[in-house]
Amino acid sequence: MSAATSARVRPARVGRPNKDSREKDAREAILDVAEERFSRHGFHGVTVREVANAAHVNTALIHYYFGSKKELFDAVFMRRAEIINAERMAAMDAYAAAHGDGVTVEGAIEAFLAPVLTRLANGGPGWRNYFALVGLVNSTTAWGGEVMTRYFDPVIHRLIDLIACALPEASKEDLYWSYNFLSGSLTLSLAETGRIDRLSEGLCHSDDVEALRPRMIAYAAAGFRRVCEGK
Amino acid sequence: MSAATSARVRPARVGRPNKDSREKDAREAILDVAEERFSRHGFHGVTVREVANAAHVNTALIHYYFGSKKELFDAVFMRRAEIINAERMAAMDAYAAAHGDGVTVEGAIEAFLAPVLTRLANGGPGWRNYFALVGLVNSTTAWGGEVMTRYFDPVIHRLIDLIACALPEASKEDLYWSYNFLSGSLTLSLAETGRIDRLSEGLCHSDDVEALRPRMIAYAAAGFRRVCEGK
DNA sequence: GTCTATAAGATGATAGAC
DNA sequence: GTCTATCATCTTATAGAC
Repeated sequence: MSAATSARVRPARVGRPNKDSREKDAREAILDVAEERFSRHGFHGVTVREVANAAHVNTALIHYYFGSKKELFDAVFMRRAEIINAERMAAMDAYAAAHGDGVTVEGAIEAFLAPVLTRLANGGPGWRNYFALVGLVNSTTAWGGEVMTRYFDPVIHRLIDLIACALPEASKEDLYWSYNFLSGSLTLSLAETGRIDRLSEGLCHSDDVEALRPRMIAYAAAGFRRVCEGK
Repeated sequence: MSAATSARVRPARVGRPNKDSREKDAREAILDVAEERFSRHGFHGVTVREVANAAHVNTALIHYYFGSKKELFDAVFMRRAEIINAERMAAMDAYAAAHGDGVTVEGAIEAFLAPVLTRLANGGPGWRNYFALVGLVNSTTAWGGEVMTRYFDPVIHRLIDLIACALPEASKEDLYWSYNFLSGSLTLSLAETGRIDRLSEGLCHSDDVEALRPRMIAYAAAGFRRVCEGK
């Protein structure tokens, strides 16, 4: 009887139909909200309460799932890092396999950027928020350098190795400095601060990935060549 | 009489000799400490108490001088913005006056960067902290774009106008996007996150301005040319 | 799993003495 | 100007009911 009653409360699917999905929903909802807030205000600009309210759960649930606020932040940062870096690694491997000895600076950079720009354009607000967070973390002196190193170094070394094939004369120093310039350009673009919108008085838009993509590749490739070839 | 008295109050060094200098010292000490802390942890990562303790004053004194925490932050940000932007404007004016119709992309960018890189190299820790703060603010989505616009737009428009002289065929869009890439490269370099040190395993150093300067100018100029000339 | 209730301490800001 | 003392609020985190 009580079973029949409780079955009538949530009928659509019988048994324990949405138990798992509800669990996942709560966890994911917390991550989504935290991602959005952290990307705009940084780690210290967000409170656990604020995340809990926006995700329609209690603060205790956040600690139940993630332990501490810091661990929540790490979970946010890691969730998409693993996905995007696997995609970038695969894109560069595929490019290298297809071109072998004929790799170009432009081709290597395009393979490195393509998964990011695609997710930025078509991945929805979650991915946009995530990339804004990466941009903010990358510029944070206190712990940004360490966090970025932990999650992003392997994919960057793959890019540098690829470009070194295209520019065999290049010194290690020139390659690292050039990458640092590319990294700055990329993460500022990902941060989507609305800076270029205001500066250009509405002519350009931070979120216009189709305008960004070809210019970013051209700019970075020309920069790499000039610095590394010295011409 | 009271005039004579008050005249004698701050003569060479008698009377209350260090009254003025002590006043100024306290205010400047607060600004210096706040600058260092804000640049590393962001606005929300710093407490008024923390600044007060490190500056060896009480929290009440900070509110006495600056009003609120937000106004303290604004005072930190503005203090050096006015100095550095006047220097950059003067450097670009001088370059334009000296070269007239013969301005180059490299020359314009060098004039734009020179005062910043000089202060970064020789201005002491205060200037280094300040530039790290600018780098962090520039990547902050919530209020970074607005703050940067308020303080830095005029000097940037001067640079873009100069480069437009060197590249008369360039479209406005290409110029703005290229500047955005330059801005990202610059502010990440200014942030001195130690990122490149770790990435290069000690080969390159975030604070090596002599290594940074020629590479940054070459990279940015080549990028501008490629994007704006389409070749 | 999800909640209520609450501990234990930090925070921005002010009043008022000197 | 600079301090001490303090307020009202907010913070992260936990205990324990359901």
